[in-house]
Amino acid sequence: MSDAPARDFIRQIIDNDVSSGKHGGAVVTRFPPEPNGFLHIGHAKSICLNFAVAAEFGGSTYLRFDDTNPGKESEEFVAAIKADVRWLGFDWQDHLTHSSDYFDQLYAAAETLIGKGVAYVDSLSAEEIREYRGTLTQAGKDSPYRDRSVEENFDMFRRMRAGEFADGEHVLRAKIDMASGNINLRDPALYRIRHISHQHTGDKWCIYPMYDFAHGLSDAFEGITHSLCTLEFADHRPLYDWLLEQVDTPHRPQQIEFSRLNLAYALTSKRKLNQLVEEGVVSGWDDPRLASLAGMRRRGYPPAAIRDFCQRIGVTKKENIIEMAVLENSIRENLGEASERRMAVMKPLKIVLTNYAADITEQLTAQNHPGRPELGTREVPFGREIYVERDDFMEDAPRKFFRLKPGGEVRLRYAYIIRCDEVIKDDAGEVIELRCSYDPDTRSGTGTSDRKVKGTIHWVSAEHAIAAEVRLYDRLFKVPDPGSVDDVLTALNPNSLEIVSARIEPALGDATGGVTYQFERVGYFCTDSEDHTQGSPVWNRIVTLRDGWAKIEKQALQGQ
RNA sequence: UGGGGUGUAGCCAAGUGGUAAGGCAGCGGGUUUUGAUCCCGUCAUGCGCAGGUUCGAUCCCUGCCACCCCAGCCA
Repeated sequence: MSDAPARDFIRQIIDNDVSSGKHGGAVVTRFPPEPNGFLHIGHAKSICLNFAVAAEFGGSTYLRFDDTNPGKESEEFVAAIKADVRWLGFDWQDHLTHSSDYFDQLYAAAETLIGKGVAYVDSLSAEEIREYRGTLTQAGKDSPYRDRSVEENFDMFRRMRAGEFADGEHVLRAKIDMASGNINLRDPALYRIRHISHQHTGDKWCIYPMYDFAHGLSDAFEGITHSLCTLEFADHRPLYDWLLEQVDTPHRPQQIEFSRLNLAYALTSKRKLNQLVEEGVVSGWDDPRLASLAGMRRRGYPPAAIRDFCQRIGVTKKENIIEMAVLENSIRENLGEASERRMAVMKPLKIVLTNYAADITEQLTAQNHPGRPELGTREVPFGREIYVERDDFMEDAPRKFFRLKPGGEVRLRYAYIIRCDEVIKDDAGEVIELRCSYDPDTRSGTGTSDRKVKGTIHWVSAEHAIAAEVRLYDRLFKVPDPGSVDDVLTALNPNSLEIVSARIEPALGDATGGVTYQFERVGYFCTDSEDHTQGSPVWNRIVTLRDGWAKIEKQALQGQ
């Protein structure tokens, strides 16, 4: 048989529904964001789940904006969310809707409920309603308005709609059970008065439906078969089902809850994310350090890697905190395959090759991708003066340090073996230059010597390299769960951004947005979508390469 | 003292009566002109705890414990 991956519990439910012919075998899902903020990695899990599941079963997915609370919501967010979903790689085709598309039907459903005597207009104040609701352990009590006649409820509700009352004066409530252990069933509010114009329906309405009322019915109107949401809505399911039953919708979607994604060292709380943006802690919603989709896009995370990540983490009902390493693994795997290699030096240290002619520039051949020869080669200029990484030189190096040290030899990637003859320092004792000699017989590919050295380092030609600003990002927070810290500002990692003046090889001079590169031995990079120009290049580090040396250093430290 | 949900390795996650998949991380080794990649090996006598049923229990039963969510006219 097949060795298909194990199916998560949602797919198992759908398997059964399809084979039993429920919903006529159809599968229709929806992703229902409220347009009041930007999407983040947590939403990506839901988007991937909803779109992938429907696609697997030949169904379709709605992108439905849950815009039932004007004032908190805006078109700006609608546009941003659409761009994010599209970027993630999903296509809702013509299934773009808004809860507000159904305001007429929703209103009619409310009247149906009133007519059946299972909804009433309450005239208690918000505070009174809260008091009447009871507590987690104490039953609530009935509102004195609970037994208004059907006629009076119709009259009141119509006058609410007509704008005869001020905000908060009345509210439409379902008549269920004020003593229920499930607080959502203690006569939940269905409609409230809001004299605010709506981004879509303008001033047509001054009453707006609540989430619980609008959501399930919208699902029913759209023919959603499986309404997938996060765990905190499990308590709402009895209400969801009650509403469909009472309105007697011809179509009955099924709500299924799964656990939301928590990513270690990342923030997925809309409120706190907003705080960082508004207080200027980050540059905006698209700050590359944020786990927002806009931030990850600007950072250079490939959407395919995010999709892969969402698939790897699975779907269950268990609370979880996924380690950043899982995401980084998906990113490196994608980028390692896709990205051409280049050389760039983050923190340049000058080297003069004392036995190399000053007026010569050699063109050396470098592979664009050692693992994919079909990607060809490029020429890299080489001369007497080059830059190497400061970290690739150590004056007092441990034995296992296979890079440059006084008197030591190292291979320059795609070039020659050099030996460090002299270390030049400034008055402060800082190393500012190395004098080295190269071995002409060791040129890559054509070398007549088959001499081997332990280490290979990257470099750029001092004369030809391009100066570039490179932004080295690290995790934004120093604690695994910034979402649970009262003041997120205290959890910030002070080193989440380091800006360096790098030197990059000339082949990178005409790099354009959207193309990722591996800077050999350093990491994966792309140009910044906002600030990069050819005249003054700005690059973002997407993710580092895995660092085996860091591990060795760590072990050495522990061994001491 | 209410209602709902969840407990399988450091982090995820299959398995749900026949003797613990897989991924990430870690550890050990090999290849390597990227200390990357790649390759090989290793990593739960154990499935929240305690009883019970059974030839046999992560799975069934009973009791307990821990953690998460719910008292918006937010979603």
